[in-house]
Order: sequence, then C-alpha cells, then structure tokens
Amino acid sequence: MAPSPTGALHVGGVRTALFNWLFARHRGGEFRVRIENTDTSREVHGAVEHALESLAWLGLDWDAPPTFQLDRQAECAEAARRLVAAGAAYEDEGAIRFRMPDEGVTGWEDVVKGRIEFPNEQIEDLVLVRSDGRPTYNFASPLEDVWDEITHVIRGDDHISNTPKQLNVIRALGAEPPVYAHVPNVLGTDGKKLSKRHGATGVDELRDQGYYAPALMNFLALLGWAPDGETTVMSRDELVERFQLERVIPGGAAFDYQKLDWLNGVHLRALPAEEYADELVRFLAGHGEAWDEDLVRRAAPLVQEKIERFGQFPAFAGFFFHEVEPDPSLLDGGAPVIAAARDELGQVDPFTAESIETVLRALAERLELSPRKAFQPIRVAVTGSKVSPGLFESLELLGKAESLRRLSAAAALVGEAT
RNA sequence: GCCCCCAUCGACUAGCGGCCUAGGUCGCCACCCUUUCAAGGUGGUCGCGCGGGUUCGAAUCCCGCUGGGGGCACCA
Repeated sequence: MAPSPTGALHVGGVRTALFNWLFARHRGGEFRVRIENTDTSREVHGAVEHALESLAWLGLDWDAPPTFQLDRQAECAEAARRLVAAGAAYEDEGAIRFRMPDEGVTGWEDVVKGRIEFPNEQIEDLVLVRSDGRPTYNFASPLEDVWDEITHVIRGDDHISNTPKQLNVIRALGAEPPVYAHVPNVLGTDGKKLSKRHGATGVDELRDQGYYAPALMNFLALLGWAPDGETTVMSRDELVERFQLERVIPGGAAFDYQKLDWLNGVHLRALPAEEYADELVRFLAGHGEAWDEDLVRRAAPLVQEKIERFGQFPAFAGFFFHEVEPDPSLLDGGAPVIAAARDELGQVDPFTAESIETVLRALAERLELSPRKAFQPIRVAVTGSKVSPGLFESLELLGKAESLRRLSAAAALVGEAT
C-alpha cells in the first residue's frame, strides 16, 4: 500500500489497501506500507499519521515499519547515474530522463485485467530525477519495489498507464519486475468518480458515523470481489481465508451506502451483548457529552436490535441521559392514559419491564384502547419521541422515580395545552 | 486528439459454450408478526447496452459500435 501524504485516506484507497492486506494474509506474505512523499510541495501535515490511523482502525496491520520514498533519494540518484552511464538515460536541462524504446510494445500479464500492452511510441521519455535532485514517483517506485523485494503490486487502475514506464525502468536495471494487479476504482452512487457530494468518503468520516470496522471491511471487500455468488456476510477471518486476487472483478464498482448500513447492522446485531456494549462505549467516548458508562452499558441491549450505526445512539437513546421536551401535539388526546399510567406505575414494585408490561396492558384494556393507541402517548411522554427502544424496558432502565416524573410533567403539559 | 481499461437487475455480484425460461444479496413493493422503530418470516418487482459474426447451441468466444472510466507533468 503506497499512499501519498496529501490528505485523508479515501474509501477507494483503503479498499485497495484491503485487497493488498487480504492477499498478503491469505498467502502468508507481508503487507508493506510505503509513503510516497517525493512531491514535497503537496505534502499535507499530519497526513501520514492520519492515514496509518485509518488503516489501523480498519484492522489492516502492516508487517514492517512504513518506509518513506524520499529517504532513498541518494540511492535513486545513484541508480540514475548508472543508467546515464549505460546510455539508458540522459541529462535534460538539469533533470535526468529515461530513454524509452521507440518501437515495439511493453506489456504484462495483469492479475485482474489480463494481458495489457502499450505501444512504446506512446511512452514519453520519463523524468527520473528532477533538476533539484528529487526522484519522481515513476522512478522511485519501481526502484523501491525491486529493493524491497515486492512480489505483488496491487494498486488502483489509474496506475495502468504508469506501469509500462516502470516496467522499462526495472528491465533497464536488469531486475525482475513484480507481478502487477490493477484493481478498479470505487465509484460514487451515480457511477461517477467518488467525491464529497456522494456523502462521506473518508475512512475517518465513516468511523465517526458509527460504522463498525469489521462491517466496513466486509463491505469494502465485496466491492469488486466475491467468493461465490451466494456469500455476503463474512468475518475478517473468513475474508482472509477466502480472498483470491484472481477473482477481483475488472470493472468499477459503486459505493452503496444503503448496503453498507444494512451490513453494518448485521454485524452489530451478531455481536455478543458484552462486546456490543464495549464497542458502543468506545465509540461514544469520542462523541459529544460525557456519557455515563454504566448507563450506556445498560442501554446497549435495548438498542442493539434497533440501530444499525453507533452514530444513531444519541438521537435514539439520548433520553436516558437527559431531560426530554415532548412535542405537545404528539401527546394529543393522551392525557387520560398518561395520568392513569403515572398512577398505576406508582404502585408497581419491583419496577421491572415484566411487571410494567402487565400493568400497562391491563390499563389499556380497561380504557378500551389498543396497545398501539395506549402506549404511544406514554412513549412520547417518557422518551420525547414516537420512535424509541422497547417501552417497558425503557421505563425500567429509566427508573420508577424518573418515569413518574416525566409522566407527570407530560400530563401537566397536555393539561395546559387543552 | 492519442493511448489504455471496463460493460449481467436501480446497486454489489454468480456465471468462465449447453446445468440460465440468468442465481444470491442490498434497495423497492405487498403481506405476516408486532407497544413505536427495527429485526424476523413469506412472496413479488427488476437485468445479460447495440449490431454483426463463430457454433448444432452464446450472458459466456471474435469483430465493430455505443456508453462509462483512466492516462497523456521535473503530480502521485
């Protein structure tokens, strides 16, 4: 994986990294990270740390310390001198250019695209070393691939046209080229290049929205690859076990947020309650208010089946943590039920979901209201919303005193409104 | 303009000449379940870009077209 430190890691870039990682893990090889920082003018401060953090969060661990392309400036210059001496390169206005062949074709067997060939007359004499001494990407990259004994270069297919240049450089050096696999790029929902207007495209943004790393990994892996025609939900281990570079699709794939949401929900629901709570606590730690951990853990089971992203927690279960202000219009006509519920629940002891349910169902029956009709005003009074976790469990977790207080407040509110 | 890549439901894909009146998943629609929302269950909707070949037979092979994408820097 070879990011340039020019900004946050994009889902397209991380998908390419994922294919590299899956391939390496599947084959028992090494996954390497190289920072391509030869263009010092475009470097963004903190981008390296940011990118590495995104990779780590997703679970893509690397096997050797990341290397920095510019660190090999001296070796690159030396290689360039050798090429000049051999007549394979020449000086041009202070820079050093590579002499590309004029006839024939340069081609290779691409693992995902198949045979690709470029007419040599199409390939310009490449600048290897700039006039200020810094190597260019197309020179440093193939050199490092050779030096680091990179066996497989798996990168975005926007690099296809660079490949014949790099191939010629490697051959001029008398070295053996790596195997190339050009994977298609990730597109936006409209089939166009993925960009900001399609929504969140940075790995950190997705993380901020409460996506779960293994789910995102599962989703990204399915963008351009499938183990068969049936399997969709896979754990990290299953992905590693089943991944095959040869099965990567040559065509581009569109990023579908709806499917990501669904898959995220699938992964979250499958989590053991304890682990789900751990993840939720971890997510909330970096988001907004100081969430009471004990309360978060007790609320976790009530939301696990209900939300598909951790980011939905504050809106969905925030009422456990702070005061609510029900919209009076949502309580319309509910005054009698709310008052009755307050009175009846005041008698309930112990205040458990089970006993609460028994009492409220009896109440609904007595008032000749369908459960739906009877419970909705109570829900709104207590949670401030028409949508919430299970009512009885919510009341229990909220506690008797607080529940009664909210019911009283709502009753008063409706009384004043009418 | 030149070069390269790509092309199955709205989306992700299975398919690698007959098992395909094209399968799975998301989405969407309907119904069931139901205290809201979800989840779950059942059923349904929807596709091989076009035109030529090759072949007894083509989603699968070949050619052309069209449409998308990428590249043509002393960027990566």
